[in-house]
Amino acid sequence: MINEIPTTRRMTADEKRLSAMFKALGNPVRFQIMQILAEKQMCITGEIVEFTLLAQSTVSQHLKVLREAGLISGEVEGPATCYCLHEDNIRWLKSQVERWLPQCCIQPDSTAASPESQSCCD
Amino acid sequence: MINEIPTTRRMTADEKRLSAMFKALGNPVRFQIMQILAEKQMCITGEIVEFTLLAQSTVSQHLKVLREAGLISGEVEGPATCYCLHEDNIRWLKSQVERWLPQCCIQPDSTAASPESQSCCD
DNA sequence: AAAATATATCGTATTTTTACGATAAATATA
DNA sequence: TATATTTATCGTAAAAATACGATATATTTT
Repeated sequence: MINEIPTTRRMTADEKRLSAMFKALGNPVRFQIMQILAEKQMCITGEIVEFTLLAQSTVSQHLKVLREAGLISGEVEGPATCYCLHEDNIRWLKSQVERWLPQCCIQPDSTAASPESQSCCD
Repeated sequence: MINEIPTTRRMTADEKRLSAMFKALGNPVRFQIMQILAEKQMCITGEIVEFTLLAQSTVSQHLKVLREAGLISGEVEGPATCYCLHEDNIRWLKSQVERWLPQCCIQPDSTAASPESQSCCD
C-alpha cells in the first residue's frame, strides 16, 4: 500500500509500518472502531455496524484496513467474525511513538536545555 | 476537517485532535518531513523541497497540513519560512498515545492478567 | 524602483478513499 | 436439503487527497 516515496532517503520497515498504522487511525470511523473494541473487548461485525450507523459493506472495508495495519484481528466464530484489538501490535505502536523523533521532545524531567539550543519556532 | 461522523457516540475535542494528527502523519511524505525536521531542528521550505524531490507547491501543501494539525510551526524569516517541530504538541501527542485505549494493553510490568481475561483473538 | 529570491495559493488533472447496494461464500438451523 | 444468518467481496459513484504548473505575495538585493 505504501509504495516507494520520492524522497532522498528510504523508510525502514518499522517506519513504513508505523506510518501505515497512523494512516489507518487517521480515519475517524476507524479511530472510533478502535475505541469501541477497547471498551467491549471484542465485537462481531454486526455490533460494529450498529455502532457506526454505516452500511455493513463499508464497515467491513474499514475492518479490513485496520486488520491489514495490524491493529485488530478477526476470528471466524460460526457464521460471524469476532474482532478484537491486536494488543501486541498496539503495544508496539505505543513503544514506537514513545521513542519517536528522539531529537525532539526531551523529557521535561531530564536536564533542561540551554536557551541557545532553542529552535526559531514557538 | 473532521466533520461529524455517523456513529452512536460523539468524539471529544481531544479525540478529534488526536485523530487529525494521525491523519496528517499517515501520509509517508509528511511522516518523513517530520523526521527530517527532527534531525535538522529547523528547515526552510526550500530545504524540505530538496529532500522530498516533489514540486515546491506540493511540499507547501503538505507543510500546511502538518501546521494545521499542530505538528509543526512556521515562522517567516525574511523571504523564507522557517519550520520546526511543535514540541509542545508532539509531547501532547505522545502522552495521548501512551494513555490511549486504556482498557487494552496493560503494561507488562503491572499485575499479569488472569488467563480467562484473554480475548478470543490472536 | 527593478530584479531576484522564497514561498503560499490557485486551478486542475489524477489517484485514492469512502460509501453504497448487490451478490457471493460460509455456517448454522429448520 | 432448504432456509436463515452473517460477513466479505465486487462494481461503482462520489468525495477527498495528492501532485503539478502558473501565479500572486512578500522580502531582500541591486
